[in-house]
Amino acid sequence: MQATVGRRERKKEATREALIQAAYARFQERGFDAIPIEAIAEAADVSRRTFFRYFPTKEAIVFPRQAERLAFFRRLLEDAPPGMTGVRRACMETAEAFALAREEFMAQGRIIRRSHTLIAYEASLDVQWEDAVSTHLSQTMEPLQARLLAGGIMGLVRAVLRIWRGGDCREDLEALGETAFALLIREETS
Amino acid sequence: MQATVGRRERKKEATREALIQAAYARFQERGFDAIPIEAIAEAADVSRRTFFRYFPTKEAIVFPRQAERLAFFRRLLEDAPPGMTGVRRACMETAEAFALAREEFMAQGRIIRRSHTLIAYEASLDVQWEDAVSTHLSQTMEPLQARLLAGGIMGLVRAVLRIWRGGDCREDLEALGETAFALLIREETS
DNA sequence: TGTCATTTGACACTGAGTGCCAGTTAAGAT
DNA sequence: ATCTTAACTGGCACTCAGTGTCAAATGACA
Repeated sequence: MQATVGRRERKKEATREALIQAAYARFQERGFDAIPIEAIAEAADVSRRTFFRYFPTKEAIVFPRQAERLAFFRRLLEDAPPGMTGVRRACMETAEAFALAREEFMAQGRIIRRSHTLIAYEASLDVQWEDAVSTHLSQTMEPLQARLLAGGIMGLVRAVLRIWRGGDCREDLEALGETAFALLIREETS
Repeated sequence: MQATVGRRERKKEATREALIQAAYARFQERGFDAIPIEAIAEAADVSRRTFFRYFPTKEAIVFPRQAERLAFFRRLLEDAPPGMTGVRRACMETAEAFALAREEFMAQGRIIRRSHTLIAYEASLDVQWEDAVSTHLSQTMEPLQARLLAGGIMGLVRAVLRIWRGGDCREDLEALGETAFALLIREETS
């Protein structure tokens, strides 16, 4: 059933994973800014140059699942009903997935918190999520309204995640999400 | 009436202004990433080392009025009525001020748009504005609600400004602002 | 086994940001 | 006006992120 995966691809995956593990262990302990890429590459037994063949920047390795998560969210949106209702559902299902990866999420949070660079980088990633939401909403409302609403929603989502991480991810993420969505009105029915 | 301003302070101000002018002129023409600090410093007739005594990073010089604007917004919030009403008013008054500085705002936008680094940096600046809003709202509602609502509001504000800049700041910023705030509900009256 | 495409390491280079110190310049007192 | 002191500046050396280039190594496949 599984497509043949050659040694080459397996090694690449292994290297990638080794880099991530090495990076996370060191970032957790001494902070993102204190660890040079050289140290990570060495620990994963590759050259510094090779690091940059796996990750475009030092920041990127802190968000290794970013692409998959965004794709997952996009798929949820496609399968969801149009309008705010669908966005809400997709967000809540994503929240479920995040809650399952609680440990991973916390580790990431601890690293991000201590680095201005990472805080900025993370914020810039949100733009893509906001675009996805905006696109979905555009099906059932004016593009302007859709963009505004998407901005508001993502602002709420950011706040929810910050609060969740701030409390070491102990609170109920889905309850937080519900509270947040309760602050929004008006489901436009086109 | 004016406090005595010595030659030293005047020179500092002049150097700062020269750096900003030199930077903006070059960033506009060739983009943020293409201009090394060396070129800016040279144009302002100071050493590269001195540039960093005026701005902590290359990004910072693109937002030279950031501190003043935030302080201005904070003052507006203090003088405004509590709750959402006050936030709304402070935002709308800030929008007025931004509309007056239209040219400056557009120039900044053109520069930011083309640089991932700057997009990320700008996003990270918003956190302080969100904190200010959150603090204001905390006077009249639960801290959790306040943080969430502040997140939503700043999400809307970001979207408004992006849309405004996207249309080369030709649209009516205040009307956009009104539309945005119309998407929020529930003024909590403690 | 041999050929070919992919991956890697090594090296060199640009540019951001920082620490340090010595030289310059303005402020303020006598 | 001159001296002393504190602030500001330039120059240098250094670390580290990120990129281009090329030759060597390695897996895919016939």
